[in-house]
Amino acid sequence: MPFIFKMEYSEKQIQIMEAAEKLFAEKGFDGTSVRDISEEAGVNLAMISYYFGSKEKLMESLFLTRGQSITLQLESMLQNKEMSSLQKAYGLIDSYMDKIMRLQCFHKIMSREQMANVKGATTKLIHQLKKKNQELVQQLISEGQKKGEFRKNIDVPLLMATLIGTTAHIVTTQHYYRKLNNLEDLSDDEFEKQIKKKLSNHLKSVFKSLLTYE
Amino acid sequence: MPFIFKMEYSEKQIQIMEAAEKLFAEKGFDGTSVRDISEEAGVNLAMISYYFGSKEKLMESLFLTRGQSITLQLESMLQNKEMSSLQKAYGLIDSYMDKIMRLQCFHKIMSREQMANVKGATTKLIHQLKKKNQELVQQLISEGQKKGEFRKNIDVPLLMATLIGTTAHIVTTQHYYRKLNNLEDLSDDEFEKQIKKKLSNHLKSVFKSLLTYE
Amino acid sequence: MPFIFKMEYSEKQIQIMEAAEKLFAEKGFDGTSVRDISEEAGVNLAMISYYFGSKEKLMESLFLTRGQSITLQLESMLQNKEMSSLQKAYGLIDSYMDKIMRLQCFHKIMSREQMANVKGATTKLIHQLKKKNQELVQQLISEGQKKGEFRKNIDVPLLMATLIGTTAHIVTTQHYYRKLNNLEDLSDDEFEKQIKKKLSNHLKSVFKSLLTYE
Amino acid sequence: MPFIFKMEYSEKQIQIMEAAEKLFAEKGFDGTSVRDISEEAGVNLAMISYYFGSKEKLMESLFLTRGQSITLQLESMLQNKEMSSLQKAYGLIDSYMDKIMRLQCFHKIMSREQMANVKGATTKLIHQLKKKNQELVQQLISEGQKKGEFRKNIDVPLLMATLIGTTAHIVTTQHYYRKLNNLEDLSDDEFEKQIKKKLSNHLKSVFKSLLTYE
DNA sequence: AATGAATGAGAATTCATTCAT
DNA sequence: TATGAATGAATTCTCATTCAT
Repeated sequence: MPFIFKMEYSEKQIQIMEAAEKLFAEKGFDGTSVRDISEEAGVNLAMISYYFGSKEKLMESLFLTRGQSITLQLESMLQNKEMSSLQKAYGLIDSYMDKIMRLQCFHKIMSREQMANVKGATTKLIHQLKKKNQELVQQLISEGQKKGEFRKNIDVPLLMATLIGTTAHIVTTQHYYRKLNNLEDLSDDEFEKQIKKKLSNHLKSVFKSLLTYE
Repeated sequence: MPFIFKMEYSEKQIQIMEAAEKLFAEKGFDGTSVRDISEEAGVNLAMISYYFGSKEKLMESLFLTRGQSITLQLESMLQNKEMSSLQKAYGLIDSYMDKIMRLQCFHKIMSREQMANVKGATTKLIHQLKKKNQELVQQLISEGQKKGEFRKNIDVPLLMATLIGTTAHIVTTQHYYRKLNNLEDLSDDEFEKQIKKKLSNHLKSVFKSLLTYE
Repeated sequence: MPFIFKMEYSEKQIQIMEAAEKLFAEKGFDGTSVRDISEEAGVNLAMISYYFGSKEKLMESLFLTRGQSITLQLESMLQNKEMSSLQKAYGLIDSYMDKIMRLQCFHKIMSREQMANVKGATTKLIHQLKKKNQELVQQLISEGQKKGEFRKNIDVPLLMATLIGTTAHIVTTQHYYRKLNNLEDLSDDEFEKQIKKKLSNHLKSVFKSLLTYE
Repeated sequence: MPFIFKMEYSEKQIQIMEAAEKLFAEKGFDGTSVRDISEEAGVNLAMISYYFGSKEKLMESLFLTRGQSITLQLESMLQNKEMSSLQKAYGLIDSYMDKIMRLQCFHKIMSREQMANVKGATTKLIHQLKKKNQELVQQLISEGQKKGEFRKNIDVPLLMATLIGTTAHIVTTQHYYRKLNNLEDLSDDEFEKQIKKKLSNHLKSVFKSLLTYE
């Protein structure tokens, strides 16, 4: 039986996970049937249970795979002695936005999952992820404060809520954003490029005013 | 025929809508069965189809009812000659937060719906709502600019994304927020009071830096 | 929801249970699909889950209903002062055979279930039933011994195994019995009448030799 | 093509048949999946179809193999001039019990199969087996009658039903038997030894009274 | 000879809705 | 108006078997 704990995925399995990711993002977990997934992935219906055991376990596999790549990897940056703390904060913004933009679908799925307040298979993973990220950002902020670059009274959770919430809102509602701002003719790539730049500048400006003395 | 166009709802209907609101928020539209709703509402299973026609029409009714109360009502404030534009912006923040906090469930539902990029029954309503709100805020900003209070280069959509996204993120992930920041012992009301105050100050500070010259 | 604990069954429910009883007896629990049952009962497929919750719960309901009527009701006979102990033993034989013949299908189901040595939903009920019956028979035997009618060294479990096993063997393999003894032309009723008489005499003869001094 | 007609079985095939025998006995044919068998046997899933063609053909192979060894081999005993007919009847009892005890699993399978009154692959084999056995026993009884040892009015089928039914009942319900008679602490072997002795004496006593004049 | 991968058919169950009253 | 009963369609998952190697 090919049920997987930690292993390389076969091409078929990756096809399935990518199809699932897309559909879960669009229609939600419950709104997506395994038949939908099998059709989107171009594989036999039974393969999904065969490979992943169940629809829920497929979701878990997805979370385990994507969850790893979405964690913030600030360690190296944090140890960089050349960068100012503000530069590092800017790095955080760009790094975070990069990840979200690249993993838009998975991000949508996670956003949905976060709303459920009954504990599901993903709850624990999301918690770990959030905790890890908050600690890293806290470290960054503390360093800036120690160096005298940053203000003393900084609410890290709210700071992160602003970073994550604003980005998430743009990403998850981009369809409306484009329609409302007459950007429907832009290609997806072009739009992404533009919005990334604007949003990056916007958030940097916000961060600067929240973190520094001037 | 009891299908409703625009009409007062009976007590039973309100019970159903409230039950649906709660469950849709928690588990999503597809994750909630009409049986779940009938049980939560304490009404007969067949009543839901009987009163609302279908599960989808129930969702629409919910949107029509709650959607109205969630639109920003800034008109009177905009015409107030006594308030500075910044004060009005602050009013906007508090007003928006008030609505979200009071209608948390419905807000979650809307957040979920916004992610779906296939057009559903709610798409149009959400679009109208967003459009209306953006226009009102644009008006507020333009007035501030005309009066010289506000900067010239203000990106209204991004400003709103910050307001909405940050608030939404706090509201939809409050469970994790509390766990991560050791606030699990607080009562829901107490937590809401605290977070509202903190978030209000936070957003006002952000808005001030984004909007004004100093 | 019409899930039942102890309640009168509707006509539909009885239809379903009777169809299930017949098919479980013929083809076994796993060899019978709910579709088979729905077709045999002439009801909609979904009705079975609707009424009984699941195929397994249907089996349980069947056991609870039939299990009651298959318990030996010897109480009144045991208290009869007019009958000799041997007469009572004969009464036991006829009473047991009556029940088995009348509930042949259920008896087959129980025979199958008894073979499974993993504990299922029916295990407990079967145990209780067997215990109760063994106690009653023990009582009957002890009484005969006290009165000096019966031998001292009587192995009650083996005695019952002979009664039950022999009857069960005839009932469950009657198809082969008839074929092997050229009784295929007899009507079911006629065959049952004949075999009941023969078996009754046979068992009475066996019991007499095992129980009494002569 | 590795499908077998009459042939020695390889080690793998024997593993499979033994696993199947155990599981069919416990859970029935339909309650056992080929995956269950492959796991129990420790062989590849596909090997079962590969070696036996299908699950059903595996069952047939099992019957052909085990069926041979379960037939009563009374021929030599019948020709023995030294033994009394009663001794031969006693020999029959011990011989039958030996076989059943040694092939408990297969016996359970056969018991289940006998209940099905739709003709399956095993029906014919079972019929032949039963016919052969009945003839042999009839011969034994007739001989005893001719010699004046046995009564005239002996119902051979009922006699066999008593032998087979009683033994089968003990074997197939031994789990309950032990629980009901506080023999759960005995090892399987010890229990088997005890029950065999007791049952043998019991049946011999019954046979004696049924067959002889005193 | 042996097997991992794959699959169509069918399993049980749940679903939203409708019917009969 | 209100509801218990009923149902067709769709759900997820498992099954025995076969294919490609």
